[in-house]
Amino acid sequence: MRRIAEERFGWTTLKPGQEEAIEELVGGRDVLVVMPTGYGKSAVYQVAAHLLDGPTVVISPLIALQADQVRHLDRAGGEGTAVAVNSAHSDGANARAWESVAAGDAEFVFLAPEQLARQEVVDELAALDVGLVVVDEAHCVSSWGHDFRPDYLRLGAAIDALGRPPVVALTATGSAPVRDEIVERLGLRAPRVLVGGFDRPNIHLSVVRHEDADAKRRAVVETTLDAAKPGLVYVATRADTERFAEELRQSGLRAAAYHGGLGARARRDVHEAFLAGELDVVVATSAFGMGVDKPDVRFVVHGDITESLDAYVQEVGRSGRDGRPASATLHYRAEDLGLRAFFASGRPKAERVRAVAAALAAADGRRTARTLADELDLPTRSVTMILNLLVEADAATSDDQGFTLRGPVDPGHAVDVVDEAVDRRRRVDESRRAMVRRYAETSRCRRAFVVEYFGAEVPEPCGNCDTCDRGSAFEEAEPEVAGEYRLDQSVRHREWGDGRVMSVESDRLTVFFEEEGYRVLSLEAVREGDLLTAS
DNA sequence: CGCGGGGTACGTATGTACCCCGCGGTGCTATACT
Repeated sequence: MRRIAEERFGWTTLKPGQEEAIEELVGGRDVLVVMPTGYGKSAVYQVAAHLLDGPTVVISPLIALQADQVRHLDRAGGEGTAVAVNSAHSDGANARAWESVAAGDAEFVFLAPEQLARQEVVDELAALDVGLVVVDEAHCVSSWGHDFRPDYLRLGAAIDALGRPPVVALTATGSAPVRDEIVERLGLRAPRVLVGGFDRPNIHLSVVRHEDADAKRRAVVETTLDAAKPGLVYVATRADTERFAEELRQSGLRAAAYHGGLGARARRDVHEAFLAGELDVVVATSAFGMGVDKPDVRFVVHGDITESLDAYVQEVGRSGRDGRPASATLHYRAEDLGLRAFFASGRPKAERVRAVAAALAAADGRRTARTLADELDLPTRSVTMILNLLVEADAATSDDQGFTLRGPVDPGHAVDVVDEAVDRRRRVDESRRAMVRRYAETSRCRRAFVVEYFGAEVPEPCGNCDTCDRGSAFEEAEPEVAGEYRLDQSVRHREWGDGRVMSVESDRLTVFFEEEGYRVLSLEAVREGDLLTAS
């Protein structure tokens, strides 16, 4: 392992966690690696691939990123070590890529999850005797699977079709509920979970609260002008990226806007200019992120709050990768959570649910979302969402051929179970917003709050965040244990079922319940009502 | 859920208050056209 790391990649040492992960994979065990970008998650699969027979399949969400990874592997291992198969390449180029993998010339094949929905691709892979499956940015399984990029939900079945070689899931957002969903969706078998690297002491965390929207806008501009460059400004809407970028340009900064609505060419130009040091600031929506591996980002300013603390930590973590001081400032208004609520508020219309359930019941075999959408003349996106909710409610099953009902399902009943599934997911989404809201509003040490959220511990107060600067973090020393409850403990609530303790304060507990999401419980009420039992 | 734009009522100055409506994030792939 060490020889391959040094000879092929030039790494003389492996970091804590990397070595264990490689050993487990080579021993045939599934692994979930939860580490920030830049810590070296890729090294794990790159070294393990050379120790396992058969090619390595890397599932990665962004085609633009795949090209970078292929280039990197080719530099280390020689031209043709890695190939990518996707719609950006010609049929001929894709065919040659498959041939070179089959011939054993290429060790790595990069695919977007959508590729694994194609039967030809699964057939190609099944014939190859794949030695290792890598799911990069695995949190997308949880956050993008349900309707946005539904093929993420089918990765587990696709891995089954390959005969279940060892699987390594890589992610940088690892709160306990997200980890659990990754393990479940990918069907990981008793995986070794390796968490590390979330404590980023060089990033100074702060939150500025606002009541007035205009005052917040001005403050975002001022914070950005004052900060050491280069840096990132994250806002919630595309229009705001353009407005802020323009305003910053007029103040003399080299600033560019970035969002998903720009053309591929414009996006690449901004990305490359930022990496090359030709821009002081990129003002972006959440579209700008994966693949932004620039060591000297000095600040991240948020003009709007994110949908979750996971997303916030991910975006903030793009600063200070060189270990030198960096700053993260969140400009927070409680009202901004309304937009996040809107983004999470989709609910399929009852008549559509009825139509999909009826069509599925009448079908002679499996139906794909696309065929059903055509038959019923409904948007594919809406049909996909309904089908995934039926699966989530155990009323239907899906595989790479499509969807079938589990048994006779009355369309009226289908509406009810879909409604319940939506309610469940909404409670979880809502609780994720509540958690990032608590981060914004806490008077405790912010770094301790974040690190605890990821299931680790840090001696608090940290001395490098706004609450420490102000002193409020010192006022109440928060215990790691409250009575009989401790961090990360599994518990069971009378009404809300199984959950896990996410944070412990002197008078309250925050628990993540599988069915309800995050709940803050008064310790006194828990004791008096005997609400929680250890499980 | 909250914001901003456009229209209207009020009732007589050329503004102010209010209501209604539309809008808002993340990417892949196949296909048609230049």
